[in-house]
Amino acid sequence: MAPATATTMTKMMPEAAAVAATRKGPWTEHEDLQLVWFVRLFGERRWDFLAEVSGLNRTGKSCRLRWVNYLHPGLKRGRMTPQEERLVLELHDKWGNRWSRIARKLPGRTDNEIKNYWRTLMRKKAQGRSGSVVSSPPSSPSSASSNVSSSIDGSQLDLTATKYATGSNIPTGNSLDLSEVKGYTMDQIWNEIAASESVGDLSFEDYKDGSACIMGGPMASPLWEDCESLWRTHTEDVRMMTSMSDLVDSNCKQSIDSLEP
DNA sequence: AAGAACTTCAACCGCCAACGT
DNA sequence: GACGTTGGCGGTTGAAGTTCT
Repeated sequence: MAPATATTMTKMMPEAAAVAATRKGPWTEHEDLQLVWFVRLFGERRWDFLAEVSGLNRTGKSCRLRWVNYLHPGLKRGRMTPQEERLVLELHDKWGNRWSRIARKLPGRTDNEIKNYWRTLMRKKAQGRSGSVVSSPPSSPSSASSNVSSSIDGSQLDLTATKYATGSNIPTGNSLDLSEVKGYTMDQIWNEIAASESVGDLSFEDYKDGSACIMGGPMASPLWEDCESLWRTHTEDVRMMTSMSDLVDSNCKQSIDSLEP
């Protein structure tokens, strides 16, 4: 169900919306935009509330995960650098599967990303392909012929990393494709949001580059301070914010429309 | 060209700790 | 102290993309 529909449902028949099945599966670019808007407004906390008022029909957990693993402006995209790979190995040696702890030592990388990397590495190891991604290249070129192998060979790594770095996502991941299919990237989405910014004093660029919202820390937004008291009157707040979600919804639509080729 | 095999990674689930009431 | 809620964490799954045959 599209978020707009969910929003409308919440307004028209709250009971039905309440019992409607929570949406699962891949996020649409529209949902992404909507989530970004609401995180922008309220900061990275109270995810259940945020999920409710945004009309996304997602769980708070799902919203948080999407934000942390994909939408957060501080995230790096693309393959890990050899330095990062080495660090992951070192830290895993030290701490074991404490992915979030390891992730804190790699700015811009998520625990999920590191976990996936490690899992891939271990699978390759189990198959006897490469003892260590960092210490030795794949034993058999044919077995690692994929351009996304774990080899530290610079040219192979650059092939994907540079594409991500330039904002031209390669179509590999599920959600990455959602924007790729449509012909625009998350960078473009962020730019569009910045361009259409009309709420609050904080520049969206400030937020995007992390100066207004440090990764892993609370959002130091003046707007948040203003809204702090609102959290305590949850029910009324939901009612008020639900109407706001309509406004955001139309803003999101405009952003998407302006991105259409 | 087509299908199989492989790889990547987003997203879900369950558990648990922290916090508030 | 008991209980409920929220959010964080680690494990796992499956869809989609890529490469191989």
